Amino acid sequence: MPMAFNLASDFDRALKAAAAAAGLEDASDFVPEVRTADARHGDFQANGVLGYAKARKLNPRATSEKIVAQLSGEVRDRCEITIAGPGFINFTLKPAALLEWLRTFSTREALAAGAAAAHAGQTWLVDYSSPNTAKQMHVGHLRSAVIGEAICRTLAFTGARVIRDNHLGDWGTQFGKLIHGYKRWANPAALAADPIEELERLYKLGHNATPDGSPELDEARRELVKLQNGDPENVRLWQKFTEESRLAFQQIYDRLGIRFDHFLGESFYNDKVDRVYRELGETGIAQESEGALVVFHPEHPRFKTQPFIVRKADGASNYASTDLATALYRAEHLHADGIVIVTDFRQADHFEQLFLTVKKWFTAKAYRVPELHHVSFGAVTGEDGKALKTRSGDVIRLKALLDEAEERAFAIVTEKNPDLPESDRRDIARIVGIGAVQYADLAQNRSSNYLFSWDKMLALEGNTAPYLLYAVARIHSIFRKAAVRPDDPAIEGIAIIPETPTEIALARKLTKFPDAIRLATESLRPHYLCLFLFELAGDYSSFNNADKVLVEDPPIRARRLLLCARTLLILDTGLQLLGLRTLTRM
RNA sequence: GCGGUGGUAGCUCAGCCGGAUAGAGCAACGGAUUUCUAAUCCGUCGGUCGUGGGUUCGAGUCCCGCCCACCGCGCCA
Repeated sequence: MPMAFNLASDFDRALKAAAAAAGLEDASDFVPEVRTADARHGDFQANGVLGYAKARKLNPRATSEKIVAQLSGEVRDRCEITIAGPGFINFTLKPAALLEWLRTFSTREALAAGAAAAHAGQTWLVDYSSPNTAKQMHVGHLRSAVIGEAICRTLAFTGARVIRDNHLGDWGTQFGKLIHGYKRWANPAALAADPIEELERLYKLGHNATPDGSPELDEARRELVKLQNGDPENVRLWQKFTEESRLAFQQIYDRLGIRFDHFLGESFYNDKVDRVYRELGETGIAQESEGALVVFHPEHPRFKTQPFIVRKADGASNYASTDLATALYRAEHLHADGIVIVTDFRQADHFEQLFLTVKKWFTAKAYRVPELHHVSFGAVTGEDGKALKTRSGDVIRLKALLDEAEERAFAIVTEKNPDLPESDRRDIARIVGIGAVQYADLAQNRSSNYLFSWDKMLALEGNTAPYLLYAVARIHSIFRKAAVRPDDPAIEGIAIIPETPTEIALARKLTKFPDAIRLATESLRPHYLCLFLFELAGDYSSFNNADKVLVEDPPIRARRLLLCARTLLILDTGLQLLGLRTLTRM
């Protein structure tokens, strides 16, 4: 029997089969609940017998013993199995089984093939980043971009075809104000030098010049109507705003390793909302209320009275209208089996209402209903818990944050490695600095608010990207010194089973990679992967400190090189899934 | 008022459908190394898990009440 990729699921299946073989009553209801265990109790632990036995008034220990007695020979050969406490079943992989797993999953392709079962044959669309055009991206835009990209990569790794869609905020009332400001105060020189900076300035001028109830606001609205009606001058301006914005955004995306498949912004759906109104009306899902078209959800405690406004009383579309049209387009034309939308938590109500409405609408029209997920994340706040500002009162620009990260990393590289040529030090600083920013965001559970501090974001020790990248660089260094490649088959040929405590701890950790991938993907929470990689790098560092790799004895040297090679493979793969780049020296 | 999210060590955070003695990083303190890169490793210190009840063999985790913080709730996105 071949070695399973995810050992936890493998033991889960084995226990279910053993329960049936043992003749347990309702054996099909027995859920083994295998999970990775505290290392003190072995590698994997099954808790399910306790609940099963309790419901049937059986002795849990005796039940566990009956099940374990029926476990297949392969499982018994691979593990030490013990029954502990009230009836936990503990599996501890034998060193020979560890070596077997490491030999089986020896390449990124092998790992990906093992992971691909989760989403094979499915198409997932991820809507993330989604900034407003004609404005700079600031730190508030970081989380969606970084978390969204990590989710795209983990979904792709687990077998999905992934469509990356940037749902730009490129339509709506703000463009009336921007055109108003542009036509009065545009500075051609500034526009040529730094277009987004100038457009943002003009938008602010336009906004301040058009207070509620003012004749200027009416004028801005007329500019918007002209744009919507195809006025050539305003359409040309709008196109210019969009192009300049996309060029500026791409500079940030390039630094973060992000490449979108589509930029289908709100404007794209402008002519697709009439169908939404018609179908929601004819199916009776939407109704007129106070002049607007709204959807109530009578079965929902809150949304039975809190309306989802689908069309404004003045007949214009809003966020809800275009999001409904967007959902339909993604299901109908992009054939999405799953849709993931990455925005901050303040929009949770909106998406809950949107998804309820989409499900009713698609069901009524017999459209296939995709799996819908709102991946929300907490706000970025300053030390005082309030929205983040610089001293001058402006929000911190994303570009400035990334620049600062690279500068700080450059100072450290220069201090550590003054002899490297400057261009090398710059390259290293780029990867370390940007990686630190990405990792700082990803390592935290996305639900909680994000407390921004330069020192935390740019920390270079502890649970940070540099710690992981450093482990990778040290492994490369060993292979350079040994003058072999990590994938050299000769290593595997003579490697013997791991023996020292640090070797075994490292090997055991490596076999837990599939479970980390599963957790991160199922919950759409990349921090589970970060946690695993940090622990793996820690186990590697301990091993690196305790066991010299390049010893004379060929089999010992080979087994340690094998551990180095697999640690490198999994760290590289995992960091790449998070959207980070790695280094061969630093 | 209704609802969402959160409250765990001095600080920043993990804790995976309830499971074994609650874990990291930073900070503080002590130790290892003239190395396969010390951006490292080992150790010490540090917590009535907001609070009061309840369910359970077992609760940081589930249920109910209360307190605190941030956020959302009819035409912004």
